[in-house]
Amino acid sequence: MALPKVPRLTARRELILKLVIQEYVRTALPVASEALVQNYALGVSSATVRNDLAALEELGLLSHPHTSAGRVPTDQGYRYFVEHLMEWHPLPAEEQRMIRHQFYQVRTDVEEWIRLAASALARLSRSAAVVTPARSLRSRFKHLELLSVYDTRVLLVLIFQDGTIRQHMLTLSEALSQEELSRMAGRMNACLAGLDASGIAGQVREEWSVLERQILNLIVSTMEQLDRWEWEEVIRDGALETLEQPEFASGDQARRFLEILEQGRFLLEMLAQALQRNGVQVIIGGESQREEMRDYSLILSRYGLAGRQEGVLGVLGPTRMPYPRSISAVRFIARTLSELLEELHGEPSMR
Amino acid sequence: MALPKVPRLTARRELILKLVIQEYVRTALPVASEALVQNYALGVSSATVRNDLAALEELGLLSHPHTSAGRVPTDQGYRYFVEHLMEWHPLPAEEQRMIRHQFYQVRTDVEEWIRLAASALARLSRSAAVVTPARSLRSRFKHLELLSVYDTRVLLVLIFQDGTIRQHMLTLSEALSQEELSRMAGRMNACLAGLDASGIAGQVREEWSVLERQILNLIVSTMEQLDRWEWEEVIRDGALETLEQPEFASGDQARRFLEILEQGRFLLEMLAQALQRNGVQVIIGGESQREEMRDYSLILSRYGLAGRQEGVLGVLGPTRMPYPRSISAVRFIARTLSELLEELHGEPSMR
DNA sequence: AATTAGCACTCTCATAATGAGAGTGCTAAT
DNA sequence: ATTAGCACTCTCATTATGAGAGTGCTAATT
Repeated sequence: MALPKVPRLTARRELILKLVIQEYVRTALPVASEALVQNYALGVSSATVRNDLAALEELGLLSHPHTSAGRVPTDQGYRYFVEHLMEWHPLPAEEQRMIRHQFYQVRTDVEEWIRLAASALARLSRSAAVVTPARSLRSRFKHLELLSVYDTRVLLVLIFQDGTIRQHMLTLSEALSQEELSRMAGRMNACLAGLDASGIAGQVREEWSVLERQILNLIVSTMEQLDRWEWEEVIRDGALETLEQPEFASGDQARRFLEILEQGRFLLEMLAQALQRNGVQVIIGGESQREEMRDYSLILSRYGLAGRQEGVLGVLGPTRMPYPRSISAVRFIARTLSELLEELHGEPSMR
Repeated sequence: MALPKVPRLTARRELILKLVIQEYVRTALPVASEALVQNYALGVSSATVRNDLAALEELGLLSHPHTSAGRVPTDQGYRYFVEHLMEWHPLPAEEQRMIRHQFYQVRTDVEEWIRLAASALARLSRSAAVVTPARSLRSRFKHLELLSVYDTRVLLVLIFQDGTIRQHMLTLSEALSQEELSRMAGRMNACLAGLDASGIAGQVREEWSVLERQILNLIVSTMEQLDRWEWEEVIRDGALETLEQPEFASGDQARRFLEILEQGRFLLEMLAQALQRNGVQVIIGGESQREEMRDYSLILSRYGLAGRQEGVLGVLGPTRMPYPRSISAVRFIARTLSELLEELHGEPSMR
């Protein structure tokens, strides 16, 4: 972001940075110069490595918990790694096959897709996963149903073109038979099919009965709520496993993480933002300028059918996360979900 | 449970037990004899209180973290408190009014009821709340809808008598028009209304087309799944606030608590059990014989219309919880939800 | 100019020692 | 049955201590 641009490093320093990150991500322990020369055939002595480590620290890519500890990557260090050093490995074919098979097994249950996506994403990335349902930017009415429940109680079921379903319980001023309700529903369906919120609002005219106008208003407010993208039903998974990481040894840190994941507004804002962008986005620690995000990273991608039916998914974990793995996982699940939606609507999917 | 029955105590010892519990619940600190005589006009010296404390410990109602610490209630101590000493205060009228008003505001949105119930319960009890939707013991078919999506893709919407809605995406072998689909749905609705799973299974006969039989089978398996009461959508709230309690200072303890709340089978078993019983149940710490529950208590109640539409709700928190408050809260929310359901179906509600 | 050996220096962490304070349990008196 | 008095025990915070880890610097080497 507004950070000083780091110039390209020499090959050896890049290698050392990469190794420090690799080791640190694996062990959660500061990495010492001696440990690097012992574990990897660097061809130079630990003193030389120390000089390089000092230089990398000078550039702001590494830091020092205290004088006599090894090095730890900074946000900028991770950023450099993600931009320049990451080895690209897509998920193993076997793993891809397995996950596609799981989606195939729930192919009729669209609701289940996002749950499965969250679960797979959490397992693949070993971080907490977040998935929103895929919805259209502007919802369009598809169908309504009026079902008599008891006396004056009527269940109104609203179905929209993106598959979203909402239900409301109405209380009528006088009881109507199911036949009358069905006729009313039929009349309304004939007029409203394919309209958006403002289209339906424009329909609220004299020709409708009081009850029908009441229903129209309820539909309009439901659609307006949907179009506000309030993500009522963001699916999360993998929080518990993530809390096993050593960074969450204190209850306080665990709580702060869960706050971001489960109730903060920040995550929702980021999801909304990610909806506007192409490709996989990586936000590392404090880059988001949010104090509470300082120790966490977020990897997001939108998915779906451009303009028609879109959602966002991603993972949240400590900055010390396996970026290559997480990024591949987010990309793969986003593509898989997009393809599933494409099959549903016969349109080219995103990306 | 299988614990030795504790005989009734003298009045002063009951008072002292009650005060120890009160103080301990409030402060989370072991309670000393001196502290009791200072804060409450007991009319006796700390030495006498010490004798009583020792006696209560002898009976297994209190315990001692170490030689020179104050007393802490045991599970049995809390049990005695709940059975004999609890002062009964229903929720303040003002609080009741406010919560009823919140329910009134979402009166048309039945889905929202359980979310609101969980949120209110968590706030009232200051523990984590759990609410299952109210469902009938045996689901009955109400209505289905077949909506053409694209080419051979058809959205099947299933609505059951208890208001449960499920959707499936079908792929036909050849495209059908919406008119044909609607006629098919109409035929099926006419035959299936009010049937249970086995009733519909009995309908799978020659007179239906291949597609129709395929749909019938899907309905049957959906209903069988519902009737297995797998509580796919248990609503939880208040976990984060509960984690602020001092018992969750370490990440490990926080994780253990969340495991019980969010993913363990134990809680679901207890919910299923609570569905069979009347009134509010209180399970304190190790009483459940489950090692992982040793430090937590569970307060549960079923709610709904007996036999017709039932659910379970309750709270989970550390054994050091405000039992009177939590029990009142569970009872009140259960009654409120039951009354709402009663209004919906015109039947006497439970309890 | 880059690399390296050598070494002093700094900081952490585990362990132990210490003493104040909290609270009990017991004894003997009321 | 109650209580004053007091010895006793255990915790907890504080301090001291030393080993170990790892660096950073200097001067020598290639």
